[in-house]
Amino acid sequence: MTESEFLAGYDPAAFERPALAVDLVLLGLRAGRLTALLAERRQHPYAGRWALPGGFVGIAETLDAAAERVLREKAGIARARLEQLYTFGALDRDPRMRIVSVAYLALLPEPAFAAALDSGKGLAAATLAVPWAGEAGGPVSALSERGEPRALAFDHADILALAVLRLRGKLDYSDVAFALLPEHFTLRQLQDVHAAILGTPLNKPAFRRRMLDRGWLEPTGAREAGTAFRPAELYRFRPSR
Amino acid sequence: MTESEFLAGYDPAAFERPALAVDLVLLGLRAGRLTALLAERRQHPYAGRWALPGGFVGIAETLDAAAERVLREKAGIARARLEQLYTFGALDRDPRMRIVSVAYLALLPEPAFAAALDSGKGLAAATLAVPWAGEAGGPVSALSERGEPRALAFDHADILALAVLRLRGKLDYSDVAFALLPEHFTLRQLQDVHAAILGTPLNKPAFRRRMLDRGWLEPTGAREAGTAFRPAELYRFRPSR
DNA sequence: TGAATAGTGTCTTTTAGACATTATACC
DNA sequence: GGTATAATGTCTAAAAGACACTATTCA
Repeated sequence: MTESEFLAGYDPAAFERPALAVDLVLLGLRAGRLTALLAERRQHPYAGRWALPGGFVGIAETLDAAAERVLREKAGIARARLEQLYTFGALDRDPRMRIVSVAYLALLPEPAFAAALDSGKGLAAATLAVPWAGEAGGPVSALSERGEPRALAFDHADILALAVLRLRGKLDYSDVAFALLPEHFTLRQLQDVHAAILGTPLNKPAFRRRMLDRGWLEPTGAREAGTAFRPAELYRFRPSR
Repeated sequence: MTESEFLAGYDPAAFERPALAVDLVLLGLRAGRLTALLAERRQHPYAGRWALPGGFVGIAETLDAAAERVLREKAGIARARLEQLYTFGALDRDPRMRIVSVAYLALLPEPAFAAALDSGKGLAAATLAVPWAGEAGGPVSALSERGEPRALAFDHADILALAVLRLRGKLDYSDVAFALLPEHFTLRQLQDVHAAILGTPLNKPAFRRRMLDRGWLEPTGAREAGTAFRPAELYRFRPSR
């Protein structure tokens, strides 16, 4: 960057700047399916369509802090695993003005997901239909509880699709799956999370072997309660070393 | 986003906005090592340290277009494989003002890399010392031709480190390696690219098997020239279907 | 005891690493 | 023919899928 160019950008009046926002993909599991939290738009543009919760980035606020604030203000959630996803900058993504948006992925365990739904913030659950469709992933559609499609506003369908792809990509080598589970969980629950994210069934013995060999699971000694059959052992996630 | 919040952001005078920039990690191979192109800073801040080429994002310019423009203006390269990396938004990353920067990875085959070095744009090569250090990756240091460290400006060391990690992560399932090679290349060259990115030696027969089984390689029928020994077959990258 | 799921043993298939051998070009 | 690297064959080890079998809890 040359000095003259820098000065041009240094003077806030010299060049108009894009507005900067964050959008959150809030993901959880409902009935064993990957589900997002969306807000119905009441005004133009895209009135009646469904949007990701978002907000502008303050001048003295980091991107992560803006995402945490939106999580708090728009979903009533104090904390969750947040991860930056991608930055969307198409010129016409918002018809009102130029807005560049940094998308974040927020992974919610079941209680946080339910709390956000009940928070009175106007969020609704949308099950994601994510056909396997190879590594590239197919188009993602969001469905209401009754299976009706929820049409998405802005470029938010692209953001959702990318969120699912990212989740799939990180499943094998990161701890994303545990962020969707309660602190104590069974191997079956863990397998179901993997299957829901991948959109494909998994082999039980092989899955158990892989997970236990990884060294991330610590038996709690306790067992599932309230089952009508043999209760499974409960494990805890232990970050390795 | 509520309407009042939107309006607050809608009026450009209502709230100050962060400046938005792009920074490019220009990567190529020199003498079989992963190498970046950096510009020495002449002014404060960080005078004398080395920085990634970058520039502000225009109000009517997409992020990708801004990255392409910087590639053209700051490196004299008409086109290269560009890929968005991550967006950096720490409050104090530039002491002059609040700048949020979208980092891009640009992969240059050898001729483009050499052209950028000779373009008179003031770019210098910095070999990246990237110890394997497990999946998480260690600290990345940039070295001049004589092996002296090039101290980096701003948060650009973080950006470089992330670029290398991203490259490693995508090596197995994407075509990034081919972006660093000429159109026709030998399997040995391809293996050397992989080894340079991973920072670890690779098993030859296994590597050949994997690459050929992948179905991305098409024999050209031609062979290497100018060797003092048996010339290797030349292949071409063919994106599968 | 029956039902339902947890958990494991084992066989097969696939994939990767190690190492040696053969092939081919130039000198 | 010597030399250096290309290319391949083959053995072994590790990992994953398939399938069946045993174990354990509740009703």
